Amino acid sequence: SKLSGRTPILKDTTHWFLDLARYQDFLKKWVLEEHGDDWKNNVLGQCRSWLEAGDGLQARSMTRDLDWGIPVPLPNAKGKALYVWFDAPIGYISATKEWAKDKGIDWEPYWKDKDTKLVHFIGKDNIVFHCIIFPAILKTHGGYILPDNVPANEFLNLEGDKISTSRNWAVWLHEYLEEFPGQQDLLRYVLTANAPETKDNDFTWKDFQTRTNSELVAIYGNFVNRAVVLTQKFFDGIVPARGELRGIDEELLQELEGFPEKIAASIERFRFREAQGLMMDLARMGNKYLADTEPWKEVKTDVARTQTILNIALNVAANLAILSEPFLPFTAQKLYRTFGMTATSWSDAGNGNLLQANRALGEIGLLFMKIEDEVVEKQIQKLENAKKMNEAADLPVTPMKELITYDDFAKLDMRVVTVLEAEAMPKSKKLLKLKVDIGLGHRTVLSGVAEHFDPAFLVGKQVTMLINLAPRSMMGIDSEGMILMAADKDGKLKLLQPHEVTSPGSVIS
RNA sequence: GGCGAGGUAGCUCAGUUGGUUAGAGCGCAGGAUUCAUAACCCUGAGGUCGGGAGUUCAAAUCUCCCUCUCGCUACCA
Repeated sequence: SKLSGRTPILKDTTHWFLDLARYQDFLKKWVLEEHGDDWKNNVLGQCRSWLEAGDGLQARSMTRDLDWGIPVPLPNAKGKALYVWFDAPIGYISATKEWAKDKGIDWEPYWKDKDTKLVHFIGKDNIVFHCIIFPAILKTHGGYILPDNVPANEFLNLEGDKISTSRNWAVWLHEYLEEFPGQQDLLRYVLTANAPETKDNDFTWKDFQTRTNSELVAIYGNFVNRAVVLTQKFFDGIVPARGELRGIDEELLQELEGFPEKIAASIERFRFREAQGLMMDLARMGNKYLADTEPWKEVKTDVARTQTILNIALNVAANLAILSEPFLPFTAQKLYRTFGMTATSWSDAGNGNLLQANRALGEIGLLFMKIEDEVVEKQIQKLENAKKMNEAADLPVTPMKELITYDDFAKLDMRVVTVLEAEAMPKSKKLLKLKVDIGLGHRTVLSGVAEHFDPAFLVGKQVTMLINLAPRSMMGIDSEGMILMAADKDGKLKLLQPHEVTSPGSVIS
């Protein structure tokens, strides 16, 4: 054992097994045939390795000898707890019941109605439990629907290292919300953009900054801001009427029409990165439209044309609000307020006439604030601090020695001593020959610290020493005591010194 | 050890059943512009598609071997 250093002992025990072999045929058909086309590669691969390899599924123990966890609710099951992957998914059902009870609604359709789609969003390490074991349990019980899809993601790392809450290598949501008030959408955006949908990915604060500044601020925020600010400047914040359309207007409106379906299709396939990217493409098109039509120039010569341009730009922005709601819900709400849009739904999107003329726009602040370097550095520093704490905590713990009495301790005569001279021992890599003042006179000590300290560094230093250790001869010289040292986890030695200079011979007790 | 998923431009990723000079966003360089949080818009550079061998008229894509990363693991394949 890493903790106690003891050798494991073999014990007899009794356990309850889930006879997975009985479900082999059913699972094989259900997973590989019925979902062979719509489940992800990594998920199918993992299932195949269980279903098709060797003799197929084997009975698996569903209980453990533990004094914590969910007790096995059977007679003669004292000291037995349910295996976590037996009870955890059942917890999903319990949670649904609780949730439904609070809302005063019926929980059963959520788990039993054939039209309900059960989707497990999990990490790759949990694939087998959600695709093999839990479905086998549901099937055994009967009456429950099975997962419709299990779009397992790979892993998201943090600044190059595996995320770990116990090691505090994490971005804690409650801390994020305090340190980035009102900026929930930034984190949502970056996590979606970087989601490990096909392979492991890395969350870095630098990337968080780049995506915020050059995508959310520069593309999305900028476009919406331009459309609104231009309208405020030229038309007192009133949505202008649309006149005759030109080719460039019609092309934009026509492309807009296709967006809801494209984005929805990506979402349905659980390709959230792609879906979010499409949403951003609409913002890009908005920026390009303004650059191409140049309403700030047009207004000087053709006000009617300017009105048309801004009407369209505002309508694209209003559509963007709806289309971005799945990814940027807080931002979408802000835009709904600015545009005076109420009771919006996805099916409204694609319509180039969401905002009628003469409607007054509400105030719009900056949707996203730029993230400055200092902010990012502070977050990185925080993680580096966590890493240092971890390193300190990772000291291999030397097991405690057996108890001793005070009399045993009192036999040791430890003193603070002053190093008077120090020199390397000839022909020795490790030994230094020290002359020390122990208060009772001078002593010669051989100390195995030559690889850690320069002789000159030690001269004049006060250190701690066991002075009544029987003399021992090393390399022809008697060592009359032992200098005390602390060894860190790398075996590096540190001097033990009084916190301020004291008289040589001070007794340690 | 076994099995699974990955390895494509500096970074994050697309590449549908093998088919013209391998794509996108960000970053970088140059240009243009000034309505906008010096943001937007245009142009461009940059890749022997992890390495090797094979199949084919044709391979990022198919086959075999090797290698690196992550996950699962039941003395199983």
